[in-house]
Amino acid sequence: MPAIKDVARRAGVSVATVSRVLNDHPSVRADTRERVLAAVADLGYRPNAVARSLRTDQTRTLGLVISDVLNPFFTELARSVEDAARELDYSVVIGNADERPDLQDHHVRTLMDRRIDGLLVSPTDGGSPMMLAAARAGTPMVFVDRWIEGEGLDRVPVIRTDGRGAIRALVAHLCALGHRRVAIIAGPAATTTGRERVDAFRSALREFGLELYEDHIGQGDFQADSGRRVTARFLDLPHPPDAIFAADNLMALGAMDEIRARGLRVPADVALAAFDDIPWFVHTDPPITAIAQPTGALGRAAVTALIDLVEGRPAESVTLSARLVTRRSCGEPERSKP
Amino acid sequence: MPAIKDVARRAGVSVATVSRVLNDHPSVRADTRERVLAAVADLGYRPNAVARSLRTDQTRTLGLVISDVLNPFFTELARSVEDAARELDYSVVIGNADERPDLQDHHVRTLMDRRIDGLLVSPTDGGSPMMLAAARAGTPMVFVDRWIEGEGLDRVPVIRTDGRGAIRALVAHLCALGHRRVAIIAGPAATTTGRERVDAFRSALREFGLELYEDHIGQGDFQADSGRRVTARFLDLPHPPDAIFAADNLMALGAMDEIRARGLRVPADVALAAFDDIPWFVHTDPPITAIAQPTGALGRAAVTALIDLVEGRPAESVTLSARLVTRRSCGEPERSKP
DNA sequence: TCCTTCCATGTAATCGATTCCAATCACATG
DNA sequence: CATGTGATTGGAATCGATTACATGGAAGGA
Repeated sequence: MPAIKDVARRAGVSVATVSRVLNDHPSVRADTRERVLAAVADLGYRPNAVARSLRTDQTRTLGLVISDVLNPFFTELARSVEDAARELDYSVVIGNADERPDLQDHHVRTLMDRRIDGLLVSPTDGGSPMMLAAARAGTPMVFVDRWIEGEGLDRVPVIRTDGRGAIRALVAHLCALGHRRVAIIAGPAATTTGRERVDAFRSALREFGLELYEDHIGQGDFQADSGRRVTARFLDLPHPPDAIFAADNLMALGAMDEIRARGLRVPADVALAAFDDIPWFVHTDPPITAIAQPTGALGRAAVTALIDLVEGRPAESVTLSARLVTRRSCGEPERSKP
Repeated sequence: MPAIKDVARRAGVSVATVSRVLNDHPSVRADTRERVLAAVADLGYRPNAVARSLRTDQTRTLGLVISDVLNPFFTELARSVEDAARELDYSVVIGNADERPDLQDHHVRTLMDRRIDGLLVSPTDGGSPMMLAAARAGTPMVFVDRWIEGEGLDRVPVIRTDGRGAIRALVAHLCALGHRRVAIIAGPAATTTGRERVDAFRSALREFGLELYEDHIGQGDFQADSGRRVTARFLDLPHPPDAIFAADNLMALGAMDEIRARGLRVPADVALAAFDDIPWFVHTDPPITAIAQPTGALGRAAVTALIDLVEGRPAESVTLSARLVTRRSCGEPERSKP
């Protein structure tokens, strides 16, 4: 693989001149530029990004640590982040934490070792040591979707979706359809989205004169298996719930598995709704009512904020809103239309 | 961020000694090692991977260029690749080509610029110039799932799934259920999996005395929209097919969208089957019969082969087999069980 | 014609590691 | 006591770029 000095030799100039041509420095004579460019083309030379990064102390790379790649919400987020970053000539390196704090720490460490310019995180747990260290050390950092609190973290912008409005709409929908004993499969209490969704659900229920009983709050971990387990516990209760709200789409999948395994029907026996909409929800049996996040906008806003930080501009937190997409998993749709 | 010389200064040794401690070189006195390690801990020092890579000419990073992150098959593949690589202390950088040759080229270029140690590709089109150049330049490279032919590419191992057996089983299944006018939504002809699935389907049909008519072969591009379009064309035919086989799961999703939009029913009006099984297929209406690939094994085998190449060992191609998972989208299941 | 100024280019330091080679020292051997 | 051996350690080159500073020559003004 040719290096800059090979190009220099072939073009009969010094490496400095080659470097200037490569970086569009103005003071290079036109014919010299031509000669260098010709040499570059002849050799198929490409600048070594590793060497360049060492010298300039920037990698034009962003790290994205997400909780679970298999969750379509995060895949979509990753995709929009990559698209937005590419527009601005940045690359993205994804680390999949698989909802495991140790893996999250591993990825943050690896990314920091690689000297990425900025870090986009959707934190899994309360306080990964590496992440705190990175934030304190002044690494440009932005939280997406979820965030954590802690000292040194108050200056980290949070790009997220507020689900309260949509959750309230969902509760209204459930009430209108006659559901009274509603339950929630919550995310880990260590995550903000985990807690927030339970809180919003509880407040909305109260507003409608309903209560969220302790044994109708199941602890999940945002993965399918936990949805199955929690649903099993709900259905074994002396008075099982007549509606279940899963705090993410994978737990909803698990819930469906369990409901189906018991020969029960959605929504006749138990209604089901999920946070995070995905294309497949249109085609499940029945189509699942879900709360949709503006994933593309979320990813774009996150990249904008992070790159602002990286390039020394101030960045602010952004909160977008989710919206309810009504389908048939909570009961027949309102008879508003014929 | 402290550098090796800061550690050296604090420990009262030279950078050479620090480097030796960091790389477990045997000839360092125990107490010196302790002092260095203490300094490392005090400063929270982490070696700069960029500098190390420049010097050693290896990044311990693998590139993975996939056709479409939003396709659950590839997400799962990416995940298993990352897991396998991490076991062996390698990182993975994913490039999403989105089924676009230009993006594929962009990612291969970026990864090569970053001097990754090896490249794992599931090629989108026939012959990306950067990819050919990389292969010819001797970059360790392995194809997963799909592959391309071309000079310089014959030494590149291919880790893939052979779908012929499973496709034959699918055709048998369709025949047994009385379907005669079967159609296929094919992948791009430029991809091997695109062509192979059509060929295997055609041969299997012939074996069962059926024919695959030209207008029952729809050109898709492995994305949902094309599934919709092709299905629309099928259903507009004077004699529409009574069974549709989608060459991947996203096109199956598109097909379902279109079928449902027309108020038709699966499988009563038209049967549906897909290549690539995903968790959601259990819960669609009806559950979709699909051909499942051993994704985890595929990813692991690919990483093993690539790292063998990277570390100078020979590597061989691997072919695994897919299997048919019968559900209800082609008709009622065989009455083998009560 | 001589000096100033500017343009184009080269020289060399630098980024943070790794590693070859040389130097030092303690100790053992003859 | 002189010399050889092996264990530790340091000095300095190196990887491939970028960039401050120096240099040489041409052009312009007095």
